[in-house]
Amino acid sequence: MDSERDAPHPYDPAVVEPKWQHVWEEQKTFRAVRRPGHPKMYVLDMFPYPSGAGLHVGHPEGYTATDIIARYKRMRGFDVLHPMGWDAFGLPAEQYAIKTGVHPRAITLKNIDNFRRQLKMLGFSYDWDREVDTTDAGYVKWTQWIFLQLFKRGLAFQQSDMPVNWCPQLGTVLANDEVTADGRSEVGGFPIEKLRIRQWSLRITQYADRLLEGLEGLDWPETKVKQAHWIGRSEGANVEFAVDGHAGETITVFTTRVDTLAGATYVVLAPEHALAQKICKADHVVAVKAYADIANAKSDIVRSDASREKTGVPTGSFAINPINGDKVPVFVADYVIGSYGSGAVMAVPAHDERDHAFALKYGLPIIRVVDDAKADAKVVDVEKEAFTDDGVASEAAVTRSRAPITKGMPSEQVRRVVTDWLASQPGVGGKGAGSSKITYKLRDWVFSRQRYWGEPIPIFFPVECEGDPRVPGAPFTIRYDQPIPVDESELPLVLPDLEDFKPGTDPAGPLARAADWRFFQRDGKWFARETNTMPQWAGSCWYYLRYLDPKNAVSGWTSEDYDAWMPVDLYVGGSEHAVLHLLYARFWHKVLYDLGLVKGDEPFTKLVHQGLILGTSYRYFRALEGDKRLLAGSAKVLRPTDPPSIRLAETKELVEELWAREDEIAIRDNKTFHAALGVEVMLVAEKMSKSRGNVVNPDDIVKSHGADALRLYEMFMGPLEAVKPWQTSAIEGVRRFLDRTWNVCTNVSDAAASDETRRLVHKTIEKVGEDIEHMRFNTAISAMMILVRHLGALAGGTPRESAKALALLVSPFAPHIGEELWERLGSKTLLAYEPWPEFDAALVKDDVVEIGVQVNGKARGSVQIAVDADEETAKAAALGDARVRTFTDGKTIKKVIYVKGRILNLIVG
RNA sequence: GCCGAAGUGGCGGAACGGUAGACGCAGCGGAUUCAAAAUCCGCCGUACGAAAGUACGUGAGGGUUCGAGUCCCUCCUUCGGUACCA
Repeated sequence: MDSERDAPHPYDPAVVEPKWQHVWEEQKTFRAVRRPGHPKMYVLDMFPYPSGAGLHVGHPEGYTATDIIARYKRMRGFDVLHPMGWDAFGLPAEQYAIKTGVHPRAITLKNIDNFRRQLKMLGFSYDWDREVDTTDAGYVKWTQWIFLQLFKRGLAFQQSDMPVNWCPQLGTVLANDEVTADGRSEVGGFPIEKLRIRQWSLRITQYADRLLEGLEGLDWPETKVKQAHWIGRSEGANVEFAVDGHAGETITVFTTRVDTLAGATYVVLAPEHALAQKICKADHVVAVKAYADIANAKSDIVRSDASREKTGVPTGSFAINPINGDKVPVFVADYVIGSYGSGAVMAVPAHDERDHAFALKYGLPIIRVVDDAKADAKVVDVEKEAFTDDGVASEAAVTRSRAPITKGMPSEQVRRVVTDWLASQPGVGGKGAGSSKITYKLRDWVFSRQRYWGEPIPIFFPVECEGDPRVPGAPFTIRYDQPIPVDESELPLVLPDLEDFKPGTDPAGPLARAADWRFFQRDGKWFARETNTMPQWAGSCWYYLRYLDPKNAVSGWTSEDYDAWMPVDLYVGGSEHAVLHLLYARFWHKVLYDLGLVKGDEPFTKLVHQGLILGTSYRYFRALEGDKRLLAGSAKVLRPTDPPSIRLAETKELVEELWAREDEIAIRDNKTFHAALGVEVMLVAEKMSKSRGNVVNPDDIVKSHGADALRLYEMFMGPLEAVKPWQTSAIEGVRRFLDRTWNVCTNVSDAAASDETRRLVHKTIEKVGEDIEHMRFNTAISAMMILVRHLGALAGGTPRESAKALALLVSPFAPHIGEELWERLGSKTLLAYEPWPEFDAALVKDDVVEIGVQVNGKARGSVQIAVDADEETAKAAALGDARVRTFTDGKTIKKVIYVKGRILNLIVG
């Protein structure tokens, strides 16, 4: 063996990285301690669900970003709280348990061990003493305790006959938020149907306004818009339509366009509306019933397809439009949703697209009551299409209305006038014929799951029975109408062990089978525990509070700790949680605030979503007909209804998609080819998936390139928030940077740095610091690359001071190599709390700069010039440039624009 | 349809309204080597040109400006979210 040839690489992350991880762990380097007089920083990651698959490359993206901030802020003298934990209740563990018979707890603990190992391998500076696990009894205790506070305030309540999203495959109810737009479960993608069962709900609607208003002060991205949209506040009016011939019955409709009331020519009820059957004329009952049955069988999803043709049936009854006394027909149609507003609408075909489509189909009158206020607008023919904008009251609006509307009155004003007038009218029951009303799209949060692996709901009920209800077959009745909270001293209420975790057919859930756990006797009476469990979101609603004092058995957190660390200063996680977790957590926090248990009413001051990391694969095709030859990859393919029948857009050829991996391709003449097959391929970036073979495993990358290289690469790929494709070849670049950094810092000299070197070091200090503050990690890394190139080119080694500065700068990004170099540069103490280097403002500012010279706005050269040179000097210097002169010679300079240190623009003519 | 984000070399991406393409990947050329790997140096938007250079160039079209990738208007495309919500 030739020892020189096989000489070990001087920088070996496999040695350096475990060494420092061990030191940090031994010394508890990152234990969060609050010192008086120091600023604080609470840097929070969205904690992961510990899946069996382990970390994917998306996790380290956000975690590295927060780690850079945490490490940087420590060096800046901040007390930093940077914790990690596990959101460990959830369906995957339970489903794995059902398949294998292994207890979900065992699976969960194993997965947590693997996640912890992987996170430690990446060198994140978490305070591991604060690790939390939402499934731990010491944690569940406080989740249940918060539930009891909600229950005592009337914010947790039961609904006995609630239409819920029932997923037969999962055997559970899902919240609206857990159902995808196309009517499938978010977990598993199974179809959902409507079922009416008893459910626990949380009254989040009571907080709708505050959840909306609270968004204003938050430093959050577009997520705020999404939450606002989800809450869906809309201002309008309820209007009472008396039913002709049914004394005392009124149909309440909700509208945001009460200004169009005079144009209402019919009324529509949702099929499930209570009055639909009641007011129906005898000869219409059968048809209405049949229509409602069909509509109920359709899922919300099918019903909510707006492009579907409008259908409906008449009830034969008429309602009276309060503004003019007109009798208008009442229909039942499934384009009206029972659960929004009042489940009934007034139909104004002239000014609403859905009503227009329906009116055309059933030949109902269309009456224009709003004219376009814009004089130059082309006039919309309301017989042909609806005019949906605000405008001014039309002639018909005046003549068809008893309310004091005048022609030309703006819609906004008409709404106020009509609402006031309706309120003054005697309505049914003397309450007025209408009033202003605010509705929300936000619904109460269905909070129970018919599942095993979740927090038991700490409630029990009296049981009516003869003898022992635990005896199989014994009759009993549970009085669900008399819920009793478990005494706080009895918390946590832990899950019983089960042999079989399957949901089964009993909507009470698998816990109903644990009879010894479910039923208990007190003072000779039998009681039954609630057998539903909480949804997965429960644990993540307050985990940021538990980190404050994770082992406290007496309270969930303390106000001292709250004052010390809260609110969360920076929260980083995926945008998929924009409306679910982030809305629920804000809701709980506001409840806790009202209870005086926390001080601020918003938990997360600044929020950042890291962008998705896509996998890279290369597409080509094989013809499925004829010679089955290989075809070049193309973006233009037709994907008709039938998935396998992909055709090329140009030739209409039937093809099969094939995928090459990054390591199988070669590049010639700026085109990508499959190296072995020679066929041209096209780069496609999409979500990593096993079927594409483009999944990247962090363990492999750490093995091949090191944790520091992985961290650095993920930060160098592009802006944190951007969606970015993974390219393994590009890691080589940051790995080379680390090698060079190593070489530069292990080849030092004690000679003083040159002026040029010192200037560059200080500029880099300034740039990297600013970029970290703004979370522009990619450009910070590029600045350090420039510095390393410069230092590497110096004859006689790197000045020691420059090398030390570099080690400090690189350390938040690549902490292992940072510590190692810091030690090798002669330090006896850890780098982690070393002060961030200060830059010298005088060195950062250049005396002489190169500025661009333009002639008539076009770049024609550049000149070296003192940074504060006056215009005359700059002009003279520019005219000293031969190339510039070729554009100015023989012409007069009519104007000079000079921006010091930036640009000189000569306008000639 | 509506809301949000974004369109810049072969690729990832840089650019306080001021010399577009920093930094990196890939590619090409060179040094080193017996050779290779690694490393180091150089080149690297398009067209014309031997070169100097000139023209063009940030999705399309218009506008504001001494000057526009950046600001304004219209449109196209992609991605994310969302929808009979009255």
